[in-house]
Amino acid sequence: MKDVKQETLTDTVAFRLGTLGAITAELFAERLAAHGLKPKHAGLMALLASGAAASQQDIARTMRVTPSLVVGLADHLEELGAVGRERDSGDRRRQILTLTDRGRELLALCTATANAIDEELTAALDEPLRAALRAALAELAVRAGLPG
Amino acid sequence: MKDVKQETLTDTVAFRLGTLGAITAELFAERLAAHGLKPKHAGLMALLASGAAASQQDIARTMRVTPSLVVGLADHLEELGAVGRERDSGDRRRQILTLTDRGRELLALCTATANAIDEELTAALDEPLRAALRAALAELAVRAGLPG
DNA sequence: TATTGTTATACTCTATAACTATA
DNA sequence: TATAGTTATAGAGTATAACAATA
Repeated sequence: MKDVKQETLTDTVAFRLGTLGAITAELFAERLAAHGLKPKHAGLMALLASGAAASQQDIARTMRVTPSLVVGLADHLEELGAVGRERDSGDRRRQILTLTDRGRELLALCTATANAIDEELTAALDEPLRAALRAALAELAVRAGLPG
Repeated sequence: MKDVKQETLTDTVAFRLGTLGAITAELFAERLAAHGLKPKHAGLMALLASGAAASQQDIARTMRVTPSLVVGLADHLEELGAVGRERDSGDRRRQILTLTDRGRELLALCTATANAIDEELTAALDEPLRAALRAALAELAVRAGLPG
């Protein structure tokens, strides 16, 4: 049972990840909009919470976006009072972003939103299959070098 | 073991589908570019092959894009000789798109590309987990009303 | 009037390149 | 010179709105 080639494009993992990912991301974005946030804002806050990145360059690399994009994300989160920006005393070119209490609140909201989507999305799966899906996605994320 | 709330955003199915979907779609796009195609062209051809849609309005609805976007996709595929456009004799407002032999060749190329990505992507998964991932994504696709 | 396909336009997201301040 | 952050600009992808042909 190895090398199971899918005969149709739509049956491949690659195609389904792409389409389901787009639909899910859009749904996530719609629900976050009520809180003035977009998925990338949530991802950035999650990154800060995990301690995996702190300076804007670190964040850009980990999120796989350009540093210039991080500027706008951080600006917005700062306006919301979700993050603080502090110059690194050791290297004054760097800015260290830190999550505020408000940021932790907003991140918890984002996580709750994602959990709600999970439940709706996987309602049709029985528990073993749901657990397998989580495990498989977690392994793919690790292999892709994604944080979390 | 019900209602397993993920404590971190990055551990949710929703967030992982979004990020992995984006990465996979980008990889798919890069490899299709060699053949002058983008993922949406591949999706459109797959739709025609499945017989799930034929007119541009049908295609737009099934692909969840606006009809005006289908115009450009069909234009490009027609230029490549991958699809033919014929006015519906019963309703001359409609245009029925049909896959040509060249279109079937190109679709096979796209499918092979997606299969190759599947193998690379799921190389770290053992066979039962890989099968579970396929089954879970298939079920999610059905629930989301996706074709295939 | 309503619908199909089309065109023109605008919007969103993101990257690239040039700039500044620090190193 | 090289790097961190910023700003200005450009490109890709897509939607919305207005239009022509047909129903």
